[in-house]
Amino acid sequence: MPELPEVEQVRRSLMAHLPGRRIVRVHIRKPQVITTPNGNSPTAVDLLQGQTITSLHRHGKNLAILTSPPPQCPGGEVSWLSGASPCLAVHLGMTGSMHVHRPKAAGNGGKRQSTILPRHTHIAWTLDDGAVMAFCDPRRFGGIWTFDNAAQLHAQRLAKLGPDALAIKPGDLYQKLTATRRNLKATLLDQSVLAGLGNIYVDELLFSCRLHPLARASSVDQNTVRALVRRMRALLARAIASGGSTVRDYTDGNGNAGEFQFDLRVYGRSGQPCRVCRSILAATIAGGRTTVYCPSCQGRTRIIRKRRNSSKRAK
DNA sequence: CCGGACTCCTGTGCGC
DNA sequence: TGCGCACAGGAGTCCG
Repeated sequence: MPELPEVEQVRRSLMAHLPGRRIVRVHIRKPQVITTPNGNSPTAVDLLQGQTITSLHRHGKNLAILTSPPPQCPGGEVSWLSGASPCLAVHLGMTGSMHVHRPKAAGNGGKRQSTILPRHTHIAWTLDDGAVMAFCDPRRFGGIWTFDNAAQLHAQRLAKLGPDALAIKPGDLYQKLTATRRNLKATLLDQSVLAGLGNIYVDELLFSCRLHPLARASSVDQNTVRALVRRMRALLARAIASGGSTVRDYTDGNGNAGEFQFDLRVYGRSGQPCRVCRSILAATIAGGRTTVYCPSCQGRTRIIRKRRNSSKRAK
């Protein structure tokens, strides 16, 4: 399922096709996947019809598709947030994909080739070079959100997320972790704490840090959080360099699978031996998700106990 | 404040 | 070969 490394890989692969391309036609097959700020009907000028795509940004698992250049400020840094034209936020959910299809050059007798789009393609954008960008999402946990401009996209969607997992500072994360009574797994999955991690990379990160997923988030000290942030960046960077994890059906904007699934230490390996200590990896439910960990390597932290009788000591 | 149950949805893999 | 079912889970909502 697409998490930060997969979405980043999608972004990078789409960057090779989209900037500078004008959208000449929009096919909306399933309007239900589209959410507009106030109201029904697809809008945001009907999903960028006629607009020229300028850039793609990522925050956490969100991909922003921006059109037309932001106004030039002489000599200054121009924030993408100052863009004044319609834009989209894309979330791939579990099974979503954004692919660019290029129709093969007409080979059989000059017959016009139409691009065959895969099942569950909900939106398709035809570009001015003939390529087709397709949003496909069988399980429909993903979606597309439309906005009038980049500032609105930021205010209504991105600002509700925590810092991106690649950008968060240890001090910020320490503040957030120590301010909650939840366990580590649930807290790190919370996109308003930290944007970008999902079930796979939280399990991998906690294993890497030898932290128990059910340990209280507030039990970490500053050194632990510094190490956690360092390992998180390294983990995500390695995953991006491998093109992400294709656990089931994730592929990037070109339809290429990732390789990082071969490097996963715990995710999906419940019942198999730990690659470090050979203990059998355990599975539990944490943060509402299947959670795999090594009871031996990750057993050293204080764990939140379910309190069965709160009047333990009162007697 | 927190966890758990439930919702959305469909492909996959299992048992029979 | 095929049917039915449990299961996977990101994010939101509701309830206790």
